[in-house]
Formats: sequence, C-alpha cells, structure tokens
Amino acid sequence: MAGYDPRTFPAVAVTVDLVVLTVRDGGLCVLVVRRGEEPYAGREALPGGFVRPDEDLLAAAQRELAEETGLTPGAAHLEQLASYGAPDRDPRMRVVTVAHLALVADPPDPRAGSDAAAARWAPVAEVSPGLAFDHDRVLGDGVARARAKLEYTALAASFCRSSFTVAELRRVYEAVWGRPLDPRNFHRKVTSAAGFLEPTGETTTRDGGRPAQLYRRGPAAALHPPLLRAEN
Amino acid sequence: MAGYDPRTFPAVAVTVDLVVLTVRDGGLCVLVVRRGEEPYAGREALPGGFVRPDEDLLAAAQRELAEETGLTPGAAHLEQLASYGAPDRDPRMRVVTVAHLALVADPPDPRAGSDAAAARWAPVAEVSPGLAFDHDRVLGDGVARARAKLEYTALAASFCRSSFTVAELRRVYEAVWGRPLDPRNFHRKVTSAAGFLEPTGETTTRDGGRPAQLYRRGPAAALHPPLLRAEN
DNA sequence: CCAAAAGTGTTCAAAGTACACCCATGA
DNA sequence: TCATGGGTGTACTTTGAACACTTTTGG
Repeated sequence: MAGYDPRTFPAVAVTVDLVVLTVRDGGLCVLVVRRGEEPYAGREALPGGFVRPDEDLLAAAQRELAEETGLTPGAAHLEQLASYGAPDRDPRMRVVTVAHLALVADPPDPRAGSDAAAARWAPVAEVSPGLAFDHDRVLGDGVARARAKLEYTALAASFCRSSFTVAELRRVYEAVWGRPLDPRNFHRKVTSAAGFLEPTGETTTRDGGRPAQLYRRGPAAALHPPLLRAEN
Repeated sequence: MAGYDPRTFPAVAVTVDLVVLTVRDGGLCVLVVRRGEEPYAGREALPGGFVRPDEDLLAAAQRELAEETGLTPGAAHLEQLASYGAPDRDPRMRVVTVAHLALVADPPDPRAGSDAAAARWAPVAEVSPGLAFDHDRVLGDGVARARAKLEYTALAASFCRSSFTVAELRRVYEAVWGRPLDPRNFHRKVTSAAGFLEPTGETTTRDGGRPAQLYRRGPAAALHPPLLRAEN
C-alpha cells in the first residue's frame, strides 16, 4: 500500500457475484441465471454485476439481490463469502469478483433482473459442475460455508419464514447437511439453546399430527453449545 | 455479471493487504509499516500493494509477504481473509483491497520492503486502534479469524518452528486467546488429536525441568474434537 | 536435595445419543 | 379408531475439568 501512484494503477473491474441459497422440497437450491452472451453463452451462472463507483461491496450485493429476487435489503441473510481474481477467469478482461452468500426463505419466483435473461431456483447438484466462469468453485465455497455456519450460529432460521415450527427448522438442517436428524433430540437441543428461538404462543397443524408450537428467530447470533457434534 | 460491457466498467484499483501475525514474548504481534506519504503520512499501516496484471490474488499476497519478511512462499500459513471496498476508504481513488491473513513462526526481523519505509513487529494492542485507512478493522477481523481457527484447526502449529514442544504450542494458544490453559489437560488433548502432532523422537530441556518430547506438524488440517469448548 | 517442568491417573460433572413413551390433532 | 407428527423422560455413554501424583532433568 505504501508508495503507490494512483495514476499508474493496473485497471481491474470489480464485480459482486451472489450465491443465493434456499431450501425447497427438502433440498438445497441455488439461484442461477442463463447467460445470453459470450463468453459461456447458454450456460448457467451465478447472478452478479458491477460494483458502482460510489457503492460499498455489501451495498452492491444487496442491490443485486434485490434486482434478481425482489427481496428488500434486510429480508435475507447476506454476508461476504470470498474474492476470486485469477487473471484468466474472464476471457474479456481482468475481473475480480467479491462473492457473497445469501440465505433466503420461501423465495418468490425469480424475476428477470434488468439484464438477466432467465433465472431459476435449481438443486445444487443439478447445476454444479457445469456453471460458467469459476462459479462451480464459488458455489462450492458458499455451500461449505453454509454447512459450517449452521453448526455454531442461528443462521438456519434465515431459511425459514418469520414464523416456523421446530420440524421445519429441522428439515432445513437435514437439507443442508444431507442427513436425517433425530426429531426428539433436535427438538430438545434447539429449544434449549438460549436466544435461538422465541415461542410466538401460536400453534399450527400444517405439518399434520399434533399441533406444533410456532417460533420466531431469537436474538442470539451464535449457538451455545453448537449443534451436530457427531450424532451418528 | 450477465451483460456487462468491458469498455465501460468502472475503474477500480485492487490491492492486497496483509495481516501477518506471530507470537513473541507471550503476546500476539502484527507486522506494521510506517507510512512515508500522504494520506496518513507518519501513521502505521498494514503492509500491502497492488495486484499485478497477471497475478492471482493469493500470488500477490505471497509476493508481498516475501517482500516484507523475506519468507519464501509456503514457509508460512497464508489464507484470504476478506475484502474491503468502501468508496471513501482511500481518499485518492477507489481502492478495493483483498486482505490476507498470514501466520508466521520465529520471524526474521522485518526487512524494509521495496517501498516500505520502516517495518516492525508490534503487539496488537499497541498499534490498534490507530492504524491508517480502515486497517484497524482489517486487523480486528484477522485476529478474530485466527482466534476462531485455533479452536478447530491445526493452525496453531504455524506459529511454531518446525520442531516444538507441547508447552511451546500451549503458549501459542495462551497468547492468541489471552488466557491460561491447564498444561496437563492441554497436553492430553493435543497429543490425542489424530494427525495434529508427530513425535520426532528427540527431546529437549530448553524449557527447563524434565526433558520434553519434540513434535512436528502432523497431516491433519482440522481437529477432531476441537480444543477449548469452555475450559473456564 | 530442591525446584521446575513433563507427563499420567482418577474423580466428578456435564453433555450427547438412543429410544421408550405419552399427547393432540385430522380423517 | 387409527395414523401422524409433537413433545418429554430416562438410561447409557462419552467428553471435559480439576487436580493429585509420579517422572526426569538442572542447579
């Protein structure tokens, strides 16, 4: 950083790309757009776009997320994932992308963004490998991050609507981790984790059987103790 | 990403900044350079520099690390930390920096990089807050990452020389976490974590008292089970 | 011998897993 | 009434914290 000359910096384009995940029909799904132009015309890619001159990185990601899904900022969890800048990752020019991870609940059908030809929610295994650019790797990193963070944060609730049952939350964990969990132990763990869930007082029978208590997200960001930890 | 025009991208400079940590005299220290020019002339900052036109992000970080410390690539742990791109973070122009975290053992005295006026190892609390640009935040994020990763990875060994004792490894944990650990339970935990440590067969009395077994890093990257987990 | 640090054994408490069992609803 | 999922109780196992104790060196 010391001693650089602003007049001779190497020209680079900076974009944000989005790994937008949701849980649908018991599986982990990602938002992808079909590319209409070269390079990779016809292939699917993660949504993304340029960072504008007066925009912070997170703000750019929020704007792109809103453009692609119609979600208002704050309605979904959004965090920076990692940056990717291999010199040849885009054949046209040097592009460094700052990837972000978004977790959304109950997603609306994707609306065609200003420049996205066609967007859809696709099961992760269905589109990757096969994405444009280095997006297979970006998606892989995003899924790995989501899996890891479910263990020790309250993030799983970001995949649920504002009011949800313990069983719905459990199905999120099962979808992201790809393995069944014991409903009874899971129930005890999440309801006894301080600040994770707050009962609304209402019940629902939308899952069938005995009415289930409804909860909303609690104030806790981290989970003490973490979930999982083997549960063979 | 879809539909951008390479001829009209917003001009941005991309740099890498380094959070280089080491343990000295029982405390966590960071490599800082004194700035010779505006802005922030005379203030200390994290080392860093431009990403060159044909260089990947990690390669740029490796090059900077070598320039500042003389360490050859691979001699230290180096990973991407996060990117920072607030529009006004550098008053001269739009600069997006991809920060990296490096953990080094037994560091040589910093050598003046090609453009670094003066570099030194400083205790983290001594220089932050007070760093130039947004480097207080970058350093804080780096330290937080290091603290967290010691729990569930074998990274602590990156702070040790190629051959080290359990007590030396414990002092690394104590310095980074800032709290004492029970030597006896610590010994049992790290020696029973599969793949963390490999005995060299040699012993040393450099710590005084009964001779201690010497170890080198094992092949494991992750620790099962993780360390810490309360230990009040 | 004494001090100092390495390393082991043992006890107790806490947490996790497996699973039997009861509850409350819709059909 | 039965099927279905919600929710609780409990026995067993595993893990971790605390700390007494033995070992092996230097001075």
